Amino acid sequence: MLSFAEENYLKAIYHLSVSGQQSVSTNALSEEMKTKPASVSDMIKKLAEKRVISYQKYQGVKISDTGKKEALKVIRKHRLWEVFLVEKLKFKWDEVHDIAEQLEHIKSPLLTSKLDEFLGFPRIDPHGDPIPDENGQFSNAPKYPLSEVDVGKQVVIVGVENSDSEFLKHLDKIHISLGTKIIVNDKNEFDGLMQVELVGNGEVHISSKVAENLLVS
Amino acid sequence: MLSFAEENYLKAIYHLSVSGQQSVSTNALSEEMKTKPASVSDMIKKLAEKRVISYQKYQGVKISDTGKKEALKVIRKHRLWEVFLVEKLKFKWDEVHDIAEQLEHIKSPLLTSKLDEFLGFPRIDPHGDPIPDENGQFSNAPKYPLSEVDVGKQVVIVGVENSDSEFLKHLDKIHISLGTKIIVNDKNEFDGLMQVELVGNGEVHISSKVAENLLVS
DNA sequence: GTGAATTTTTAGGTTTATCTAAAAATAGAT
DNA sequence: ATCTATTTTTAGATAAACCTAAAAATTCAC
Repeated sequence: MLSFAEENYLKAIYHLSVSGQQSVSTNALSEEMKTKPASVSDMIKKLAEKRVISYQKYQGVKISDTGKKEALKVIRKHRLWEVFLVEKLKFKWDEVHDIAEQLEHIKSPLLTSKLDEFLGFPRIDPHGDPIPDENGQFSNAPKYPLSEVDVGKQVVIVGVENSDSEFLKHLDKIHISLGTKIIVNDKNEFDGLMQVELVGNGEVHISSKVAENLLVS
Repeated sequence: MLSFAEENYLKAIYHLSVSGQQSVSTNALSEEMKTKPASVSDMIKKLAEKRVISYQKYQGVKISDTGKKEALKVIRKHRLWEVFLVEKLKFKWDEVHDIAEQLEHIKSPLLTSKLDEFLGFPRIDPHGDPIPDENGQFSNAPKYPLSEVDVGKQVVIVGVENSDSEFLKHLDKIHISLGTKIIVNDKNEFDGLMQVELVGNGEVHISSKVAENLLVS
């Protein structure tokens, strides 16, 4: 049985493994977890003993198959609860992350599967991220940052790279949400500032900072 | 901000205060919490520092007004989540206690009030216990153990004194649930064994052990 | 390939929540 | 009212999850 702290570390290791090297450094992990590297060293020893990661001193950690399964269980719960909060309790998409961070640690496989059923077996969460099934399987349709789309192309918003409340509220303000269709009208060479058309809903300017965190397909 | 452990102690102190003396002994608390008296001594010092109880050495503890408010917040969440689990996720009433013990510690007042609204502002939980409102107010209609009802009287089941799964499953087996109307046909002087008629649904025998834990009005 | 910079680990300390064993205070019985 | 039994508290330990400071290993630059 993993503690809350252990689950959070494992989740971070999983995310860093997927989005970067398969080997995760102590420093990267300490930054992700907002703890000191020394604390990470302590924790990874415990996680290695529990066989959810493998680890050789000074060589970073690698998540194991059982570790991946455990991480995906937590991620599944996090995303199901986010769907619940938005679809059923009418939270806005920028309000749900912190609450789901708490709910994801509730331990009851039956609760998770009944929640899944209650929600109609959703496949993506309110930020466009895929929800793993009981076996940890999920569909991973390719997504690209809007910043990489060429001028003239039409794309659909399918996700966000980060779920910070400030970022999401900004998207609301410029009328961008999941499913929004946009056409890139112009992209500035110097600073990456984009002009995009919200199909049938006017034109907006999108900074490179925002464009890098907006995922399209 | 109270920790999970502190919330659990406070809840136990509240329950013991309501159902017994206003002053709660270290031993009673250690039994309720399934910890050693020495651990209780440690904890009540912390709770007294946080002003949620008052405490004089060797004299037991008394819950304060702020303590009562905090306890009722936790109890409110526990009971709302139980309603959610039974009404929305179709759990049986004997399955929800342990899950609600986890969910009751989720910290988000907005979540609690939105859940309350989603559930239609329920006033009692699946075991017949009243749900406090945001201000800690709740209706406390008087309830008596079935064991104290006289022969010939008709009453309605409105609650259970304990929520142990085994007890609740037994009630299911003998077709007793909240709202069931019963008439006491016979009560044995020696062992308290009762014969009761489930109005329009036959007759069952109820041991004193069960009758003491069944609340009626 | 050696020395400096960086990363990682170790050593030792803190807080929270528990424990056991022993000491102190209270309560009960005659 | 005193002596015994019970209750409660204190003292000292442990495990989890963090910290700081210092030591060790690795990496990078030239």
